[in-house]
Amino acid sequence: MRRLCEAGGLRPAEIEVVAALVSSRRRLERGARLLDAGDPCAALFAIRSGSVKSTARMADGREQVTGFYLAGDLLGLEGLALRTHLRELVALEDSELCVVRRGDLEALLGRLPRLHAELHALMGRELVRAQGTSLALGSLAADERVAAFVVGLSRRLRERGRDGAALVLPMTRAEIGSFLGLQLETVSRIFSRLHGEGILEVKRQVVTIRDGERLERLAARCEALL
Amino acid sequence: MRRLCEAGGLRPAEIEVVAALVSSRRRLERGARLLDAGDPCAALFAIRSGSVKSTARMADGREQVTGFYLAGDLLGLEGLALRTHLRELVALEDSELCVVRRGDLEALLGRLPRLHAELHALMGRELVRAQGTSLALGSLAADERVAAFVVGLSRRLRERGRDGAALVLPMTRAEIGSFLGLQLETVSRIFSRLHGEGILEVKRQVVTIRDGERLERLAARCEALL
DNA sequence: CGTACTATTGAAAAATCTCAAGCGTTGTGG
DNA sequence: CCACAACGCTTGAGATTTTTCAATAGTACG
Repeated sequence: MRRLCEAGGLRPAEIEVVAALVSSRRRLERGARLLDAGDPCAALFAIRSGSVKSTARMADGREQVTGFYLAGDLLGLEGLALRTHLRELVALEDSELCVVRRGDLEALLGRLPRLHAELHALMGRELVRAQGTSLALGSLAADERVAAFVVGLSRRLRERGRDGAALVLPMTRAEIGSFLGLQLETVSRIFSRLHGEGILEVKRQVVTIRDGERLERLAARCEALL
Repeated sequence: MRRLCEAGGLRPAEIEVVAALVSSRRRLERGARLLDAGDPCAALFAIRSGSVKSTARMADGREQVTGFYLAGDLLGLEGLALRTHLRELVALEDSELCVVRRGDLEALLGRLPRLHAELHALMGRELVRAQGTSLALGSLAADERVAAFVVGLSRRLRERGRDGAALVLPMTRAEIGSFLGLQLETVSRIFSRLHGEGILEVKRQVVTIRDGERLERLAARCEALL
């Protein structure tokens, strides 16, 4: 039961609770939308396998990626706080999710004050992550952003027990660029440059870290992105 | 008692509770540090008068402004969630704060579940604000950022019953630039340009909105900054 | 009155974007 | 199974935006 959702990103106590709350599963095909901005928050989701992007639609209609989520991540936390989801969630590849109904979770919150604190901490971490993104976009050069992105992705995969050196990117260059505040061509050029310098091996979706030391040095100015 | 801290940014229910919790006041001179990154979270603060900037120190020692807070704002929310403050808080002008001890607040949380939900909502809003900043830094041109900043400041002042057209900026161009991911010269140039176009009147610290319509149109691509 | 700080402005340099073309993959229908 | 269409990636060249460096000026404060 504990590993029901492979909720690797959560702490033991949280895994236990969340796992017990899972009311159903849901499959999403690549490109399928899990929910829209403005939807009332009926449930939260944990990614069992696959990956998801969260996007915001700006006033002029264009959309920007606000985050990438991997297997083990919990989705929709702002919805819990605000009663309404604010971002669109779209699967980057065929994915499987665990559904946690909001009502179930809130009922449990009343009985388990410690869980409340855990949720606070999770939200606090999301907040810090979002501020970290602002910092990166505000003060890092394009190559530093890309480096920080790769470092962050690698780190998160390693935390979940997966290979942190051979990355298979589930998102396109355009999506990376949107997240990093860059054009897709710029992202591509920087991958090529890092390849040329022997820091990365880049083959379309497959990025291999060749010189982690130099990569980290490039990204050093910020707590890793993602 | 209700208006003890002029907590104009909070809702009635929150004002009441927070007001009752204030354990003391604290004066800060311009430039004085309220707390450092890494400090254990012993208390939260509400601004009674004045204004405060929150800054993050990056790995290379440089610092970036992560937010500006005005009279009525609540400071240090991430500290509540994470037990540790992550940002430096510095007064932008002589200010007066209300101190809410963390222990007092948490004791009350146990007895008032509704307050818990209120805090969740507050954190959710902070999260959305931070994501909004990322969006702006990622996709807005320099003049749009400055416009969004002015619009946001104006809006927040109006919400608190103050004049939304004649702004007295408590922060320097460098601080605005740091927050917006721009150089101080760029901020200055854009103020000058908006002045030249009759959108703003700019006299050092004093910025007056002359053509709110066009200003909003410039900022229209994002939910206002700040 | 002078010193320190903040703001403005100009000119040149650098980073990034835009537009454009071409290539490699993948998937689909004949 | 092949051809082709669609999509994503790469690369180049020129345009644009923003930064950097430098000089000047206004303001506050001792």
